[in-house]
Amino acid sequence: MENDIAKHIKPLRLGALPEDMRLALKNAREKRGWTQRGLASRLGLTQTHISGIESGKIVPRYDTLLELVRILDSDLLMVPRALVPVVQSLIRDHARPDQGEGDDRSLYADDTDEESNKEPRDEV
Amino acid sequence: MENDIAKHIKPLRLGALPEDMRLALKNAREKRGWTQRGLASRLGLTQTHISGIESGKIVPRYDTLLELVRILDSDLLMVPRALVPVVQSLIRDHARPDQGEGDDRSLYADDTDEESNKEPRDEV
DNA sequence: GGTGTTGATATAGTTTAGTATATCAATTGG
DNA sequence: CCAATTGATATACTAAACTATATCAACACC
Repeated sequence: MENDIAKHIKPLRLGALPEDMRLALKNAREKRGWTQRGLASRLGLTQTHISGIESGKIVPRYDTLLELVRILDSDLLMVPRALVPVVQSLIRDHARPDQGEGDDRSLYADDTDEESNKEPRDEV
Repeated sequence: MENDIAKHIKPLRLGALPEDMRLALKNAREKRGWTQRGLASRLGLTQTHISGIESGKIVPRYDTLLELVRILDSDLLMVPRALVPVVQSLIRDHARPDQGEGDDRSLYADDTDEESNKEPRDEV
């Protein structure tokens, strides 16, 4: 039987962004009425690339993800473990200030900031 | 003269982690009494690599940075812009609960969690 | 039906993260 | 003084992000 199970047993590295984050990115983009092509050109990236990131085919570099996240009006912060739950609560509250204040819902909360930033007149 | 100035004018991408973050990572590592080699072997990385990241020679992938940050008892969170200042304050307060509660100090606060995880007896 | 847009995917190429190994200056400690 | 440790750095290689281009199914909309 050759016992081929897990040939190298190495790729313990994600292989894709966590689904939560991917959805948050996608939602934030769509909420702004941007297409993958539109977002890509704003950042000087390719549609292929954005698609790969959103659909979990690749895991971007830190700088790439940071640009992505920032153009979508968020940021990437390094938070001490002890504070993570609190910060996550803050984020969820910010997203839907109506819902009950639980503690482990879906995370990342797709940024309901209600600002119609249409018009991709940016060009680079 | 050929006008060679800025051949492609392209590399608008960081080229290194923000210094704040690099220092935070380095401090967190040292606070634990770990060497670059120790940390590297815990993560299955190389000392060369860690050195490159800490000294700003390279910008890691998201997954790599996440592992790094996590083994140092922090996490990487996607935070809506509107919440960034609040979260940063929380982080600073957590780091030094004595200092005055200003709003724009040095950021990232090198995780003063006071846990002596010494013992780098890892070898490889 | 036809035209256009959107997101996914294929192929082929470039760039850079990441490996493996080794060396070296600056420490530190016996 | 010598030996060991630490962080940086050099070289050569591999893996994966990222580009450029093009195609295609699904969906709209006229």
